Amino acid sequence: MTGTNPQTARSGRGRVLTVAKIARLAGVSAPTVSRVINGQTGVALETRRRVEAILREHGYRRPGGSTSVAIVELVFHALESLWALEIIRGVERVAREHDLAVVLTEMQGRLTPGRAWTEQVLTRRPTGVIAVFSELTVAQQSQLATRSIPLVVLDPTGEPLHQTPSVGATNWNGGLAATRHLLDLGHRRIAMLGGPPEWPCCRARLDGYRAAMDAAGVPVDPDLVRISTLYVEGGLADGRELLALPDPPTAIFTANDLQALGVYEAARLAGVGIPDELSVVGFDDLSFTRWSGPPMTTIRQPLEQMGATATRMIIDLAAGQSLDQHRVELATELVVRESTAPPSRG
Amino acid sequence: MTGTNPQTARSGRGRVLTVAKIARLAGVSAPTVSRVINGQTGVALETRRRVEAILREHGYRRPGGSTSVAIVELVFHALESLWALEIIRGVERVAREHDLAVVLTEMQGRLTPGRAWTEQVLTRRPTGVIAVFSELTVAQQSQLATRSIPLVVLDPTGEPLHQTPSVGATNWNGGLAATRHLLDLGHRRIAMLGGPPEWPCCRARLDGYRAAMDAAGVPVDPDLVRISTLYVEGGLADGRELLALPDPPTAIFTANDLQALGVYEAARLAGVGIPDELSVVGFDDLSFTRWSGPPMTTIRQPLEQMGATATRMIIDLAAGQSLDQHRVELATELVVRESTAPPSRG
DNA sequence: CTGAAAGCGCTTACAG
DNA sequence: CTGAAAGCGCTTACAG
Repeated sequence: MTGTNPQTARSGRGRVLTVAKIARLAGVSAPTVSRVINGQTGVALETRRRVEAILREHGYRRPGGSTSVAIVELVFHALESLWALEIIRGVERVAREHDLAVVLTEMQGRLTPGRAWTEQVLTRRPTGVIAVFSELTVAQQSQLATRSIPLVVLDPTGEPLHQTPSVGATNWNGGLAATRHLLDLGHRRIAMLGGPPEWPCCRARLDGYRAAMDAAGVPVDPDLVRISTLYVEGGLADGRELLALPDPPTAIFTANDLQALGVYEAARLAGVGIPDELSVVGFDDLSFTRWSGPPMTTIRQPLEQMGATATRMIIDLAAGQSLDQHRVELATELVVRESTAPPSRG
Repeated sequence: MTGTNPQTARSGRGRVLTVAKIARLAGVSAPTVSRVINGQTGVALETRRRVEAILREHGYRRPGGSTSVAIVELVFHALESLWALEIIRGVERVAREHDLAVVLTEMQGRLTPGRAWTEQVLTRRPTGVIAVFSELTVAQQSQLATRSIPLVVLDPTGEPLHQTPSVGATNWNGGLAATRHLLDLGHRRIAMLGGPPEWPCCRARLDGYRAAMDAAGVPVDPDLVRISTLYVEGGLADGRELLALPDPPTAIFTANDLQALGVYEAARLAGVGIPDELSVVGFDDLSFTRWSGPPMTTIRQPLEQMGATATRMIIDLAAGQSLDQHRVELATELVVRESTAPPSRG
């Protein structure tokens, strides 16, 4: 009577992990371990810490749990543009190849998921969590860690977290390439429409712009560097102000394609022709850029592959493998279309 | 010592379902039920049948398993445009309000999910399934029905199925409104760029166009009605051919916004100005239409609400309620922007 | 093919 | 805060 219950938690090697064994390892009783696993109160902080460490170390999982329903959680701050859809596609593709179900959540613009989300995720016991353009609280991170649910962040918004594995694009290189392209065309009054610089991806694009300008020996006019929102409206508003300057820019590099579309509209309203009187470079290469009037020069971000990469990292981590690198940056690429040309004046 | 194990399977009402109870109901012992549940051999066919019937009837679920994970399955033929994203948002919003997890699957362009999908869905035992722009086989439908998993189709592609609840928009009205708008502006040579007419939503838009033309007493020139693909490339190719006709149209109504974007590009390449020389009306009102050059007149389809409605139908059906109506069509609306104007000639 | 008995893993009052 | 004891749900040899 071996009593091997198929619902029983197993570690990677097939060694059966039970609450009793964890208890023995931690030097406590089974009920105490049970309480820790279920997040109940009435356990001394010190004891809880010790038990959690052992749980994590041995990769304990509840019996049954995710055995039949293997899930990867995908959390977005917002589902607003094709940017999100490309990432979803990449995640879904790799997940499907590994028989993982993708559970999608939107946080309605907030950058940190709420308590309700955390509770539900802990109930669902996913194989892993991918957080896009967001940040988990330290408490949320440790709750996942306790249950050995790996977390990967795509385009992290917080302080570059060295512990949390993350995926992004070579944003700095992208900013550099976009600006150098404009410089090579002969532009000198090049404006940068940035996103909120507290977000590393936006900051890196801005820094790439500055680096290219410095390298070319072109001083950056502070009036031409503006922080805007990452939406069409932001590009429209700030684009109008830039074009209304006494000495307006001959080129504008924006932090994303939506902003660039806003600049298009600002130029249209101001009667400024693209690319004859104004060059515009976007960032992302969302599909509509190919069909905008005129087709947009932009920095391609491999969003689908970023989603796919994040998912593969989750799968590797869940299998107990260590990652080659905790921070993966996929290459950006300059895509030259018809919104950039040599300056007509200056 | 109630021994209420959180891993215990529960029916909807909270009544605890155990192997022992199923055994009592089936008039067999618990080990026999256990063997049936785990698909082991050594159970008489007759007994197995009886036990399976009881299990299904009472909705027995393995402990732990998917019990606590309430899921709604969302299947797309493809995740390609903002069209999909809007629907996802609507589904996700209502699902979140009801503590349901949204599991997203893409079928890479196929209109019927494969065997692997079916197996996984049956394993996940979702609260319901929403199929977008697709069709389930009769076998798949009955597999869901057997497990009382409700199915709702959004924009069905097959024969209008009277048994399967579905959600759509008032496509015929939309086609009528778009065409009437162009007629009211004075256009007579109005082209229609349709999608594949075997898809009811496309067929209805085309029929709405014809109805408006007939009502206005304007004969439809067969050369001006073309069936195209629902992508930018389709609108570009067919738009170019329309504009190359000896007697080209003064207005084009397209089956969706992507096609209309293709027509924009065709006009740009042909040096035809919008709206001065050509009026264009799209369909969907995806967000980029507001920012296309010029901003697009289009028929708004409430995609977010369609997703939300489908999800509410699933929730009602899963709760055992009957639906008010099995086919819901949400209203479309003409949004007039700057791509339409009176014809310059004719 | 079937069930009574044994036993495993987990959790829950309860005592200290 | 902690653990010994009780007990639930499930499964597995074993007997018939």
